[in-house]
Amino acid sequence: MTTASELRDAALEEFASAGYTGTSIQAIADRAGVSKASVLYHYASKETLLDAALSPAIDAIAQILPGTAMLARTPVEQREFLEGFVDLLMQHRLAAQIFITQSGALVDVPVVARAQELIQQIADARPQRSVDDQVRFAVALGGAAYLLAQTGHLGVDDAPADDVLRDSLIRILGELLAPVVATRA
Amino acid sequence: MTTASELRDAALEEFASAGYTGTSIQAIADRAGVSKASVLYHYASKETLLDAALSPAIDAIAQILPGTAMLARTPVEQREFLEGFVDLLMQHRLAAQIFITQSGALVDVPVVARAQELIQQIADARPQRSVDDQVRFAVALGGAAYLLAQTGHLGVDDAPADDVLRDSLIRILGELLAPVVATRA
DNA sequence: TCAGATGTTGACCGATCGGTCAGTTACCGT
DNA sequence: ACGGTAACTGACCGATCGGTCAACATCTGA
Repeated sequence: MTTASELRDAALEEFASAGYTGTSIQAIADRAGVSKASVLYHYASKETLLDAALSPAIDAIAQILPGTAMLARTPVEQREFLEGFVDLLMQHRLAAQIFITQSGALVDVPVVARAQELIQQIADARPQRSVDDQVRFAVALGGAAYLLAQTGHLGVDDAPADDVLRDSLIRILGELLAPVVATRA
Repeated sequence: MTTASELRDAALEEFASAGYTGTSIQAIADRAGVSKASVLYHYASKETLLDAALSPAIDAIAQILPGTAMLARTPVEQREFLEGFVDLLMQHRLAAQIFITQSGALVDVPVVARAQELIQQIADARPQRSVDDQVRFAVALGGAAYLLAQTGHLGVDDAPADDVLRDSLIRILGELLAPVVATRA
């Protein structure tokens, strides 16, 4: 509604599609229909705007983090966690896309570094760290984020409805991560 | 050895770590220990350099493509294909990272568009296109590329040896994609 | 020995980058 | 009616971008 929020949304879309370094403040201004100077009136810098665009997703990750230990317990709890995690990814698709695809190039940006730490904490909450477990976890995380981010091309161009995709993704990630739980039992 | 190949390698590393738009020709020149003008002597433009850096990986994908139909046949053939595919990803880690993380932002670059078409062909070779199959395939592709690209952070910082990683990845991708084969039988 | 490629470079170009600033407009409580 | 503040903008800044070019070094085959 407000100009500030419109700019935040425009920045999110632009950063996700063209990349942070590939996005100019002018491009964000054009997308939101304001001047470049107006962008820098609402946000002190390009980096501040990135922070504002990603923060909601980071807060959501931080909220889900306490339930992370569930991954190590019963299948029922694992499913509950997975549902929340997939919902989070779907609600913050663009932010997730930015994290997954650009976190390496944006490590020096504080907000991205914080997101990396949170994901690291989720990873560390796993019961044991066998190579197989690491691979399962990384494939699940990267694969899910990639799938949701890239919906629209690379083999998924006839995009299924969100609820269908959600159910399928939860089920398949559940299968993929099941052994991580099973080794505990 | 040659300056041209050193520049190609330097560009590959720089594009992968900082992103194409986030990499300046000067940075590539510095990494290779030559002047910016020398870079543009060997490669007509920044885009030409990207093309040269990615082409070997694209050629490798094109070579593996005829065997793609194996994904739809017996488990043995599927495993053979998976081994080749994982080996390809590991041999062209940086190029794969660039494809997966920046293909969206670089669609207008011909060499990237060609890579997208090839991956699309692999995806289209699957026997049927149920949502589950699409999800399994996208998670496998994106997850594997993500895992290999990000080896070194995000939960896999104590990086396992390449051969161990290879075996684990082949096994787990095999499990993940098994139903895609099973529905055929 | 020397003419001609081949390689390399510093200086330079226009364009665009992120960011600053003075000035203008629009609104809002008194 | 009006003073103040929030919103917005065009013009401008230094820096860096991708790319060009003329000059210079190095090597090679005749």
